[in-house]
Amino acid sequence: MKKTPQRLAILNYLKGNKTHPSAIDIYKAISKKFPTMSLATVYNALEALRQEGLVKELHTDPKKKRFDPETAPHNHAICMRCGLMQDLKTDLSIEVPADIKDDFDVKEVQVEFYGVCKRCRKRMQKSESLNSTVDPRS
Amino acid sequence: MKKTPQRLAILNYLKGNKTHPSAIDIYKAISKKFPTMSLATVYNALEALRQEGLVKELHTDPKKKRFDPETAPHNHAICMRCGLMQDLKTDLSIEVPADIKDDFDVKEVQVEFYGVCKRCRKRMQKSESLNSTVDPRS
DNA sequence: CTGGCTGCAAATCTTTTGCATCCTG
DNA sequence: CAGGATGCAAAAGATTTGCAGCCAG
Repeated sequence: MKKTPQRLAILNYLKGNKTHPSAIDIYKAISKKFPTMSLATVYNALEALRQEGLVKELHTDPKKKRFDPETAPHNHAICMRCGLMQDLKTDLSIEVPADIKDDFDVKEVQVEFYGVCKRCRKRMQKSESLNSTVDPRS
Repeated sequence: MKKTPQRLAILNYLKGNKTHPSAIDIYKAISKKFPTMSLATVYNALEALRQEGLVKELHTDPKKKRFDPETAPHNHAICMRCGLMQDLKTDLSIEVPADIKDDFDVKEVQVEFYGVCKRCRKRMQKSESLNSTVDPRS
């Protein structure tokens, strides 16, 4: 991967950043100093950095909403390839760490297991083309 | 809360639904049978249903991306009020439940603690207006 | 009559895509 | 020169908002 000025700027902005910004957040912040920076470049660069393992993608966003008729707390298995989200029945009793008990009034704990689902594993064995994303329904 | 046909249709669609649909997904599905249903109504209705505790909102979406320079697995405390996402240092060793070991090849486990942050607790004590959402930076 | 809910449309925000251009090796 | 990266613009998708009309209490 080429270390272009844009990619370095993004890495530099993320370094030590604790705010878990979205692509837009990053774009807004950087375009102040690099007015020529393009939003598409931010998305491209982040994808490149992710493939290099230099940044991590989170799929949790407090502003994003999906809905579930099951209102009791429960956990999920999430396929990193097709996005399938499967409810788990097993009850995991997680203890709230001491270091947040002071700062956070914890109401609920949710555990997510990221991996590859059975179906995608089969698909991957067949095609060996691991790159493309796939729809869980297809 | 009034049980309007639209709200019942949404509840009915969600009942037993394991796909964790987004608002748009719900709208698309229901508007086939209720062509007059409006998207804004779906958003409004879901918010009403949530307040009644009839549906649960999830803030995990495999398609949604936020970025983190910390590439090692780690957990988060998330404020339900302002959306603040705080990294946790404590290492929780979670065991993968037996019932998914067959179906999922688990690569990573992520735990999220949902609650109210210190700052919002103070804000709530002052104003007692618990309804509105707030920006973490304000 | 009043308030809450709906439908519609517009505005806003986010993400993806196509394409021309520009470096760099 | 060839390939990858960028910038720009448009398209597509998701969410919010304003407003008028409707219905039930």
